[in-house]
Amino acid sequence: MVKAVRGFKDILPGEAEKWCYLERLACKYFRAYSFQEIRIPILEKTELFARSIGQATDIVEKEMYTFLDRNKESLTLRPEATAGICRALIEHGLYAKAKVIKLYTIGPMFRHERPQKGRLRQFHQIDAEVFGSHSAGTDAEIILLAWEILTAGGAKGLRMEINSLGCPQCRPRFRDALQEFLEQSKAKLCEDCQRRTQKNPLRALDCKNENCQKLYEKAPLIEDFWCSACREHFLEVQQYLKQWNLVYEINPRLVRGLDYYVRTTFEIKAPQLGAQDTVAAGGRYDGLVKALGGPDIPGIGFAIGIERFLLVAQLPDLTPRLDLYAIPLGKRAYMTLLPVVQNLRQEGLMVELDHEGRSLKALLKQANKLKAKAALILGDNELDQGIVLLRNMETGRQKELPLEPQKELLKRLQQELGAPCDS
RNA sequence: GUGACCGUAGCUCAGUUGGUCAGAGCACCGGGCUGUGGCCCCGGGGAUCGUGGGUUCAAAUCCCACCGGUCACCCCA
Repeated sequence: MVKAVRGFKDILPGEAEKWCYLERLACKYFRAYSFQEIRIPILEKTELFARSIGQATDIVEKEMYTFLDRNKESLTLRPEATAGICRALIEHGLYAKAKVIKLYTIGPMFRHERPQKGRLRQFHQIDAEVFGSHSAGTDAEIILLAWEILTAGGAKGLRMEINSLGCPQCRPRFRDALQEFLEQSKAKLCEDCQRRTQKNPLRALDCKNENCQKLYEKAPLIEDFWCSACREHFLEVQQYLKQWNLVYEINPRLVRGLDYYVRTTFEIKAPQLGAQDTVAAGGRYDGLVKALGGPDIPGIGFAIGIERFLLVAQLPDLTPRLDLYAIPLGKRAYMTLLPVVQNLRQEGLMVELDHEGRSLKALLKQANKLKAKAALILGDNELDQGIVLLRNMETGRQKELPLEPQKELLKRLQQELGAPCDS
């Protein structure tokens, strides 16, 4: 039989409710922070990602779902959301609508990696971006927002790590110094770090090899290279985070896999997740919009991995409770119940109606399994008496309600069943 | 892309040195209770034992390949 593509997973009933819950939770926070939703395509021209994420990154070099369209144009399933949002911002001139634009989107991303815990080929992100602000206050606010969404989802054991990567004024000097350091200790480095020395020296810093980490204790630190503006900015961010009571650690080795990040960068980790422990990450990318052909406006954002969020989230019981199970015994009863059910559903009650003509016993069993609050039983006996039975499924007590007038019946039913669930 | 472990009903798993080994529990459907659920008892449907080769008189069981899963490397959300 045909199975789902490797690394692409179905989100089944029981699981989907959790997704819906977390997405709504995130939307609630975005609203509170005055973000607007944007929905962008999952397919973009390959060039967009090559130019934004960076040609030399792993994502672009070997992880993208890239193919030729029928007209021979190279297209790519988005591996992240920032590039597409920048594109839309520029293409529609959204930056002209206000000095500061705050956007969010939720949806699937695609990267061709070997699947493992917390890592799929189609995965989902809750993504936020702010354009037009250089202020350190914006950095702090974005970090706080990510943290609050995660903690509101009951995520436990989270750690916030922050760092500043410097800017185009100061980072090159650090890069050179680091590269020189790596060259000197080249013989002792692991294979990967030897490779990184040339290609992406910053990445060597978060190598997991113990020997390498030991060596890097003596490596130059970015903080010794920050220009005064970057130093000032980073201190200011921390000042605000403290005022918000956010507990964080400074990780001088924290770097990012995407080229466009500058200055503030952060990761929220949940160590209990194992190898893929970053639940959310983000940072500032001031030169990106310009590099993509837009005006020179700054940006900062983050992404939360929904699958990883779900692994650490503590959710309330989300199993749906049926308000009413309508049980018709015979065609005449069925016909009578149709408009009743229709009406109750229009009022927002969750109502199940049997179309299969199964036995009363079987249907009560079913109602019990679906955790119905009540069952509405109608058979020939009741029809002849002009009544219907409302059975409370918890107590087993039954009430006789007059069938006519229907308006009265509906009113009684709504009284008995209470207000519909909001969800 | 590399490595380790794994792959038997929808789910969780038994299956002894290859020889009634195609099983159990849960779930599902029905009956006991001809119109009253949750407990109990009984019965039923449902599996080309991941796929394809090979060894053998005989393979779920041994060998090879492929596919898939899990975890780790790598990378990252």
